[in-house]
Parts: sequence; C-alpha cells; structure tokens
Amino acid sequence: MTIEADPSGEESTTQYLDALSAERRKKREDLSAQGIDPYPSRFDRTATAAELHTRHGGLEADQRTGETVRMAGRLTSIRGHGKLSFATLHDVTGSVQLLMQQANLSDQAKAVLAAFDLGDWVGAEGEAVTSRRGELSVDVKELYLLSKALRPLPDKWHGLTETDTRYRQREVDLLANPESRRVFDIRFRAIAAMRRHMVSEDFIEVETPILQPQAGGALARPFFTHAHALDIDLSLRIAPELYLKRLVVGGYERVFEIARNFRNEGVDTRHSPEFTALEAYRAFGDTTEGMELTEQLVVRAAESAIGRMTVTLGERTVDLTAPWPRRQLLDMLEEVVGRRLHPTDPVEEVRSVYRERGVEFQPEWGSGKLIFELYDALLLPTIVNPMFICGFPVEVSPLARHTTDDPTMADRFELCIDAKEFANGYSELNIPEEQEERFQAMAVAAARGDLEAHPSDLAFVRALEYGLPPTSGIGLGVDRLIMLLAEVEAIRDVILFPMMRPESSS
RNA sequence: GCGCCUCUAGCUCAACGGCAGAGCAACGGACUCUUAAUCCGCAGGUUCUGGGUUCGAAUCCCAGGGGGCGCACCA
Repeated sequence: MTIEADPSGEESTTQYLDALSAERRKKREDLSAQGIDPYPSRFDRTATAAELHTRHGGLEADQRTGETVRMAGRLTSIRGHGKLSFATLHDVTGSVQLLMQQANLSDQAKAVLAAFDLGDWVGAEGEAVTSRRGELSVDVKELYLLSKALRPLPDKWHGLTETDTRYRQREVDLLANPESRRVFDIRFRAIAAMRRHMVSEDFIEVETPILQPQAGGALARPFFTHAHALDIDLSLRIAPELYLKRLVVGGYERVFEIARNFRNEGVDTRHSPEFTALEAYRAFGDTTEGMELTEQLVVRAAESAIGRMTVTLGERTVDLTAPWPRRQLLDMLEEVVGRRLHPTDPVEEVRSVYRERGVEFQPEWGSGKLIFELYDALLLPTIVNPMFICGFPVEVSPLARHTTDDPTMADRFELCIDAKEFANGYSELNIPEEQEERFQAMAVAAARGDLEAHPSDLAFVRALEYGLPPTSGIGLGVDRLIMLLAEVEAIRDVILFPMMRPESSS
C-alpha cells in the first residue's frame, strides 16, 4: 500500500507510511476516538519486573498474592487464546507476564488490548499471581497504552542482524537483541567500577578541553574545526595528557579523566575515530604505581562487569588473574631475534634484523623507532594473557622520562592482552628543558611531513617550568577493555553510536 | 586508499538465466494456561540505484551507493 507524500512535499520520518505502520496508526486513532489518550503524560509504576520476581519468586503454580501492582514496559510478545491472552512486558530490569482474561478486564482495558501491537509501551494494573504453569504474572484489570510503536519490531526470534542497521539504529538493536544490551550493560558496569576504584584511591575526576588549539599528548592525526567567535582553528583532542599534567602542576596530586578522544585515522575492528580512554596521573610515583593501578582497574572492571577472570575470544582464552608478568622489552626482543638491540645501535644494524625477518620499515625510522616497531611486529602478536612490557626507546616516547641509568630508554610500560595494546604508562618527563628539546626533535619530523609528529606545546613547557613533581601516568583503552570483557571482536559493538557514513536519502 | 564478500517483503532467509517464495510480524477467523502458543484464511515486493547482455535478469556484465572482512595507517 502506497500513501502519497504530505502536500507540503517535505520529507520526514513521520510521513513514512506503509501498510504496517498505517495499521498501527489506525489503532491509535481508534483509541483517540474512544476518548483514550494514546500518549498519556505519566504512569505511576509500583513495581519493576525484577522487584516483582524478588517479592514473589518462590510461589507455586496457580497462586494469588492479593497484591495489586502497576507495571510498565514494552510489549514484546502476545499469545492469544480467545478470551484469555498472555503477553510479555519487558522493562529495564527484565520481564513479567501479563495474564489477561476478558472477564476480568475493564471496558477500557478491552479497548486498549484490541489496539495493542508488539513494541507498544504499555502500563498494566492487576493482582500478582502465578499461572497454572507456575509463571509469575499480573492478572490484569486495567490496561494503558503509554506510547505506540508505529513501526513494527524486528523478527522476535532472530532479532536484527544487519550490522549497519544495528549501528545506525542502535535503539532498535537494543530493544530487539538481548545480546546487544548485555554488551552495553557490561560496558557501563565496568566504567562505573573503574570510576569507583579511582575515587576510592583518592583520584579526583576532572574535565579538560576537547577543543584544543593544538592536539597533543599522543602521536596521531587530529580532526580540525573552527571557532567563529575567536576566528581560530582548533583540533579535537587526541589525548587529555598535557592538560592533566598541568593540573598536577597546579596541585591536584591525583587526577583522572574518562576522556573521549578523537583520531582522524583508520577505522577497523580495533580502531574507532572516536574512542574512550581513562587517563590518570599520580604525583610522587613512577611506573611501579602505574602498573599497579592499571592492574587493579582491569581486575575491578572484570569483577564488577562479568564476575570472573577468564574470557574467551574465538579460540583464545584469556586469564586476567593478577599479578601479571612484567618483562623488559629489550630482553624479550633478545630472546626472539637472538641478539640484544639498543636504541644506540647504528640504524643499519637494527635494519638488518628487519631484513632477516622480512619485516618492512620506513627509511626515516631511527634505531629507537625500529626497535619499537619490532615489538609490534614480533612480540605483540604472541601475547595472550596480560603482560606488562617495560622500557621503551625515548625516541618513540616524547613525553616520558628517561630511565635513571640510560638516557635513550624511557621508564615506560605497555599492557598487552590478546595481541593488543590495552594501556600505556610512564614516569612523566618533568624536566622543562628536556621536554622542549623533545618537542624540537618532533618539529623536525613534522617538517619532514610526519602528520603524527607531536607538536610543540609551549604552554605545556611553561607549566613544567613551575614544577611538575615526579608523576606516574597511565592511559587505558576503555573500548578495548570492554571488547575483552564482553568477548566481542569489533570495537563498534561496544560503542553505542559508532561513526558511520550518513544514511543516503536515495 | 587497495583487494575480497554482501545487499530480495517490516524482520530472518530461500530462489542463482525461465511465473519472486517461506517463517516470524501484520490483517480476518477459532481457541481460558500460553511462553518461538497452535490451527484455518488473507495480504504484503523499485530483488540497493543506473546502464548493458539476453527471447527472457533478483540471477550474468559495467558503473555508482551502503555495509562487512582483510591489507596499509593507528590505540
């Protein structure tokens, strides 16, 4: 059935009509004609599904409780038997069965029931009972339509599978696919647990700019935008790091931010242009404290979100039980390539390892960068259970302090799980002159055309000149942690509304 | 950006050069204990879009669009 467009000729979703939604609209109008408001302003609920199950969960079949309840939720199933109908009402806590006997329903309830479709938001009032089969139910007397679903729901058994519809219309995915809801429940429980842990460790949660004159704190290509009021170009942040350290200079000895970061880079199963990181800075510590905190955060998140320490991804089983091994990067590389590499080695010597192994490299990479990339290519893919890898070349760590005994190696660690980097932490560089030199080295790289070179940030250097105490910093990839805990392989499955191309109008 | 795969009814999927179909949802009907309810009946299509080949195209070819996966960049 085709229905003509509105005479105005404008397109809008409310003008979308087909036979199915027209049917639902008609039912809504029928109710209105009987004086029943299809969009009431409120409904006083006295129990959620979970509360009802808690209160009356143990009852035997065919019992009455004498308790009248008012419940609300989305109608997900109707099973009609002539003068008796069953329905499933789903709310945020779970679901409960409605038992609707014609003989018990008020006249209004009968009219409302006749107008119901799957997907409608409904309210029901009646006695809490158990059915003859023993299922806790509401023996309904009054029924209310709270809001009409004008569009039909996806298949009640198969749900919604098409990935682009799932991402673009996440609301439909969430209401149709319990698995999707499960993933996001894990996400938000895990984040809440990490936030609680940070607060219990006396970290203060702060907010730093997303719109920045210069995107720093990481090596990545930023997004750009423009502020009309000031007529200046701005970047979206790629990391909150520099601002958080300025807060430590300002006297916040323990700060953290759960920060949305934006990187104008590739999109795949492990990377989203918009992603969430937890960054934390703690005065007077070094990587020892950073690794402890990282380990605790992941363990707390797992305990709270999934209640266990093992997860399975495809064929791999990951055991998150702490403590996790801490290995030196150069030791591990030595075991794999059979000789000890060091950032002070001549470039040609490190390149020879690449040639032996058939690994590609860029001609502008120095020995430090070459060593770092070997870690990515040779070590990372072999790691399954959590492992801290410690000691990275200063050349690839422009914001990290060098170790006390080696000016070319940074006191830095990465946390690897399931062949992916989950966290990065270091002892923060707090010597202003050295920071400025590192920035200058980066400026040379930028001049060569490196879009990801860290820009000089003189405001940050000036802050360091007021004195940054010894500080332990960490950054934890929240989305990847959620992927791990929820046992899913695509980062888009853990982001409610992932970046997509706009829906085409044609 | 390159390669491979994919797009059919509201949803899940068939048909793979020869009349576009099924299940669920919807609609009409039967049914007072179902829970993927069952049974009878009925309806539902720009086969992503535009070209082409062919007597005939959902199917083959070309171009475009959306999405997925892999590679590259990155966390």
